[in-house]
Amino acid sequence: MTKSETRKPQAALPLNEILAGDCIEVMNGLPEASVDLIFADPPYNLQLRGDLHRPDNSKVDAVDDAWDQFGSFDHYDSFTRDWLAAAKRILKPNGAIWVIGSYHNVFRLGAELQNQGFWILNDVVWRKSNPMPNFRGKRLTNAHETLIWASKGEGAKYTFNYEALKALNEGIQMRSDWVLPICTGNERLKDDAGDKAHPTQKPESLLHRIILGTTNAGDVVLDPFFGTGTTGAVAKMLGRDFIGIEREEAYREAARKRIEKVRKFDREALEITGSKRAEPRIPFGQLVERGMLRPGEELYSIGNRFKAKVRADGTLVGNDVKGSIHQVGAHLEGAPSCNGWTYWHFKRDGKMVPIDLLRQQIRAEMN
Amino acid sequence: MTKSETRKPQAALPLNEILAGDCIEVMNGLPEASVDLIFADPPYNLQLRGDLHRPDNSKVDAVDDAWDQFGSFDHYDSFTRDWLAAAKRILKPNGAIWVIGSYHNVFRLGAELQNQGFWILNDVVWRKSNPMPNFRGKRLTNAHETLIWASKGEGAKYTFNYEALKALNEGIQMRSDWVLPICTGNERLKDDAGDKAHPTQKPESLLHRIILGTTNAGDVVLDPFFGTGTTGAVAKMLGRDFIGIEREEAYREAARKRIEKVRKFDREALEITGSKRAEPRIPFGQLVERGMLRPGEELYSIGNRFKAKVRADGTLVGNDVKGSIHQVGAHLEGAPSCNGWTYWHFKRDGKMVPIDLLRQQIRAEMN
DNA sequence: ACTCTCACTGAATCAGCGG
DNA sequence: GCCGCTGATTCAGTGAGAG
Repeated sequence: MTKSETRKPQAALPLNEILAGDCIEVMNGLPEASVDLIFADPPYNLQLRGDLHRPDNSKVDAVDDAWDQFGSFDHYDSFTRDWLAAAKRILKPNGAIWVIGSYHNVFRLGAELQNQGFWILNDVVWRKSNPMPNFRGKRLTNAHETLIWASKGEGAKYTFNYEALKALNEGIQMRSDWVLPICTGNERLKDDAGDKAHPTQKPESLLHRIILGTTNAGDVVLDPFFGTGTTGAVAKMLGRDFIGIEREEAYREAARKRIEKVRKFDREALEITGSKRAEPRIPFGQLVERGMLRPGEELYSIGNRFKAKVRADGTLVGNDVKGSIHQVGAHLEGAPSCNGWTYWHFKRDGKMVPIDLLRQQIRAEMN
Repeated sequence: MTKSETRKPQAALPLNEILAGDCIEVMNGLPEASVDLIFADPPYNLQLRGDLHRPDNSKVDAVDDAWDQFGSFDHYDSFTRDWLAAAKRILKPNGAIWVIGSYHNVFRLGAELQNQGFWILNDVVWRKSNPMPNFRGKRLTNAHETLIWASKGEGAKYTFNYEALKALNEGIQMRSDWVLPICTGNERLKDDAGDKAHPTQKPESLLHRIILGTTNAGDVVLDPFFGTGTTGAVAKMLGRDFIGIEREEAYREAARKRIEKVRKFDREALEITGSKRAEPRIPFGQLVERGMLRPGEELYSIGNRFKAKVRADGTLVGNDVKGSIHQVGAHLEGAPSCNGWTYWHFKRDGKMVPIDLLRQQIRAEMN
């Protein structure tokens, strides 16, 4: 993400509100390139049954049958095309989108994302730990839904908090299959009659993982099919701004009440494990300037197979090759590249210590 | 399946052979409505850009074969349209098709299946127990592939051996997510040079589940992208007839040799699917995502000597030390290691409760 | 025979900054 | 936008060979 993106004033953007109306029209009224993440749980609503098929299926002419299906898929495809185009317009260049669906609609969604130039980063399987069983025993238990994570285009710099998700998974990198329960119990919103307020309320755990992993604090998360506002509730908890769009007043009202009650986590709790890439760059020459390593001193490769001599300008010379710690290491190993910081070691009290330790000392002093 | 279908003589059908040539042309030469099941593992159209190296600098052996190169989505879609149409023609009215793909191509596959009037019965997720990691930490580990199971049309009477799959799953209804290892070890075919004979050989366990669950003994299973013949090998084991179609002579030859060695009802081979069940690993972060513990909440050590605060990414911070529940516990105790699950406690109704209790709740839900 | 270590591998759309 | 340099980055499993 570039600085100009985050700092651009967005007075016209209605933050932390639930907008009423059709999502395509509402999105078209928002400024372009203004949101960081879109999460969309569009309706399935294929309406293939009843209207389009005669009662006696076997007698329907095959061509007519195919035409009917084309017709109905066409309608859904055109709806998908329109809302995805509207979503793409309001997305920042380095923003991203998540969509969720089941086998009824997710193939249409994924194909249309690709057609519009979105670049798929992962498809993610939400593996439900407590799905509804298949009562008639005619198919496999439908125990998952599919999410697609895509950037605005190939080469875009999407946000991915790798280390935070790795931490969430106890130190092992997060996989594309997520085991999470469906939304039940106290989390499931009920209406005044005690019935579920929304038929497909998504669990907060799902949104927690998405928002934590693919946005930064302060980002704007938009949900064009807001429903009862899971996206807004989790965004608020995690210190992100949200924009919800929802047609039905009953859902908007339920979502408003729900989000009202949500408390933002405190600042320390929201601090996440960061990447080493974000740390300040320390040139190797600084270790020499500061006298942590003396010109002429010898460094030893990992495994002790090679050695090289430090020069006053912060380059190394080893085996008649001169260059940076990375270049000399790569050359000696015959490798395309080499991280000199972890490759080269110096001797202290007879032990081999990686030069990266000295860099860490400098970084610690800087804080 | 009707009796007339199974008993119709099919003299023209070349059973248990591997046919050479382009799969569309070959399928068009076969009699219509003549096969019971089609399993298709078409090219994925991966669109890889450059080389990829592991952290140890070794190069990843990527799928860069000519057969996986398509110029555009249009080109890929037209290829998909043609082979699916040819496949549909030779399928019996009550036959079914399985296709497999990754996010690169599976949305095109699924959409085109629907466009041609195939009726999707389930999408199935093959969750790999040992996928290749994401070496650069830029995305989620791509740990699954997607299969689609579809009948020839809505209302068709497909074959589904519900009880057999339930038995295979230790008495519990089979779900739409299958955890199976990728094809390695002795099962992976090697060429004379000792390299893998085919870049994308599928595991027999996957085909075992498909053929056992969705065909009857004596059925004809056709695979238009036969490769090194996993479909044929498993069909033979299970007493089904197969038809393979493959363009490359080297793959056909490897498949022929392989299938030659297979014996029908080889007990040992059938037991591949019976996998050992370990207790599922539950990362601490899941307790946070699921709202069982709130970011900012305090945990207390066993004996109440220390406390630490929960962060949104499932790490703890206590005494200025950040890290996993195990790391922070070990640091505070000055111990080399610590089981954070039994060490850390939260307060409920004034009592101290170990966080392990929450993990047990999650495990109970999963069974 | 058994254990331990090391090397290798798998359908992958896998970097970012400064000049 | 291009070029070149810096330096960040991996999980589960198999199998050969050493001890």
